Amino acid sequence: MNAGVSSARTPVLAVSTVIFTLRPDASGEMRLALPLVRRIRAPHQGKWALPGAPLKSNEDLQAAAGSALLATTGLEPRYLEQLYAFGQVDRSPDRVVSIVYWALIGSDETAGAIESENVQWFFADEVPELAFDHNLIIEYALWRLRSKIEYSRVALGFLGDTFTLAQLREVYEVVLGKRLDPGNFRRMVESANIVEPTGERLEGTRHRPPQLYRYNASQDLTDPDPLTLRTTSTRPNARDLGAAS
Amino acid sequence: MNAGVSSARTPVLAVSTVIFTLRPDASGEMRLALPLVRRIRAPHQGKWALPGAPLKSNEDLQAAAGSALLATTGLEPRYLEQLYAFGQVDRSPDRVVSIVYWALIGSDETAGAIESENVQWFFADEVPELAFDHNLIIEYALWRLRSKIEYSRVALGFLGDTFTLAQLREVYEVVLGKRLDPGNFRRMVESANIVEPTGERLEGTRHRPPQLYRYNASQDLTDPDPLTLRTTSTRPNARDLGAAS
DNA sequence: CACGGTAAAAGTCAGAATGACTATAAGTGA
DNA sequence: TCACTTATAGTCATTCTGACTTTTACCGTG
Repeated sequence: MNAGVSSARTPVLAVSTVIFTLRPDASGEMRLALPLVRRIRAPHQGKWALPGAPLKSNEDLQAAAGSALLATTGLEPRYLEQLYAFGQVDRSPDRVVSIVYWALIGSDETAGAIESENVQWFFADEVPELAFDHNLIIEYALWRLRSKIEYSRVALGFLGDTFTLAQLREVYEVVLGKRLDPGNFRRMVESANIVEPTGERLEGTRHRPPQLYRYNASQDLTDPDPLTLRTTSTRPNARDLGAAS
Repeated sequence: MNAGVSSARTPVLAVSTVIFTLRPDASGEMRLALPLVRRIRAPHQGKWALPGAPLKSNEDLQAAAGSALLATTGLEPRYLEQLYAFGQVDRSPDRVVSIVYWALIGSDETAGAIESENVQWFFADEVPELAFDHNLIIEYALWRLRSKIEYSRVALGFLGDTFTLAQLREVYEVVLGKRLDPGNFRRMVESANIVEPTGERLEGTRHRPPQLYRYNASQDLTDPDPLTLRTTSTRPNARDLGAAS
């Protein structure tokens, strides 16, 4: 059961990516959106699906997800995190195990994105019926995003290098689907120490100019991918794995 | 790049499981422990490794993890959760992507476990140098266990059907590595409503007999595997996926 | 150049949750 | 009956949270 078996009988590996951004709808409201690509071959030919590709044997999982995403959508997020490995036997006519990543990207970073008849943005609550189990995957990615935004700094993935607290708050509001008190939000953000003021202010507003903030890289409390465990301060004992010591 | 390619060039899929239990050390202290199996073939022949097996094409991932675990260790946990998919190109001489599950099991449920020269229990903080990247995997599983025990009811995975609050507290103490105040712990557990008294008391203690508790199945607030999303009440909109509606 | 509108930023306050601690109850073995 | 042990209940000060008010600083308009 090891060598020379036809690859048809052995499970095939693919990688896909769910990548969210914030974009305004017709009425100007910001909403969660993600790109989908149309399948150009069977199975599920013509249906929309997540961007992805089969895994090549010389590529790391995350690199494969990133380059498949770039090739099909033109998007290049700074941050890509593993979501889940989907491997139900019946999720595809052939046996395909999909390792799915998820990412966030700022609205302005979607400028160079490919958009065509076969690559389009959909609002997260208006996703059509997709190929395979991709609707389920998106549901799960949304759940992860919503639960993770509360205890980590993923929200910054939607923003550029500098931003105002109002912009950061809007991200939370859109993701969580509820309004937040500006004062309490400020207090929370400041005590969590996840951002720091740049000293600059945003000009050209019709009112008092807000302070600009940037990501505070000094300590990162996000739960890490296991592959980055070795560099994270959250884990006290890096022990034998890799590095010196 | 699709049909008839030798399976040697295409990534191979395997499943492994990290399964923790609590067992007393020489001095009687409870400590986290997990079973490892000795590799009987190259690569890394003779080294200890996580129990696992190659994925068969007609098996779901979780079922594969469960049956590999049962076959090599004799253990059958009630609960098995996906941990992470490890797929670095250089983690093995051949290209192997491992989908790793993790589980907990009660001390008394480890009775029927296989133990031999090639299958043994190790304390979590005394794991030797393992094959492949399995040390890293265990580190990560430990991190997950510790962070998850605080906001979910995974602790119950270490216990039997009924238990006292002192036993439940001990699980927390061992996993978190610190002592907890009995009164405050009781208050926390009771307000969280995760367990309910059976009405029975544990007899034969040398002191006041403690109330026995059981798991309160009425509401489950654990974050779900995506595959169980459809049945979970945490997600409001089950939408199209599966089921009636 | 005062004025009204707007959002930033700071401050207030009551109730909930948390950690440290004390007191009492109910068993056992001696 | 007593000494001992742990279950269980209760207290109290501190911190955290959500709802709300006040003040500040800019804009555009008349």
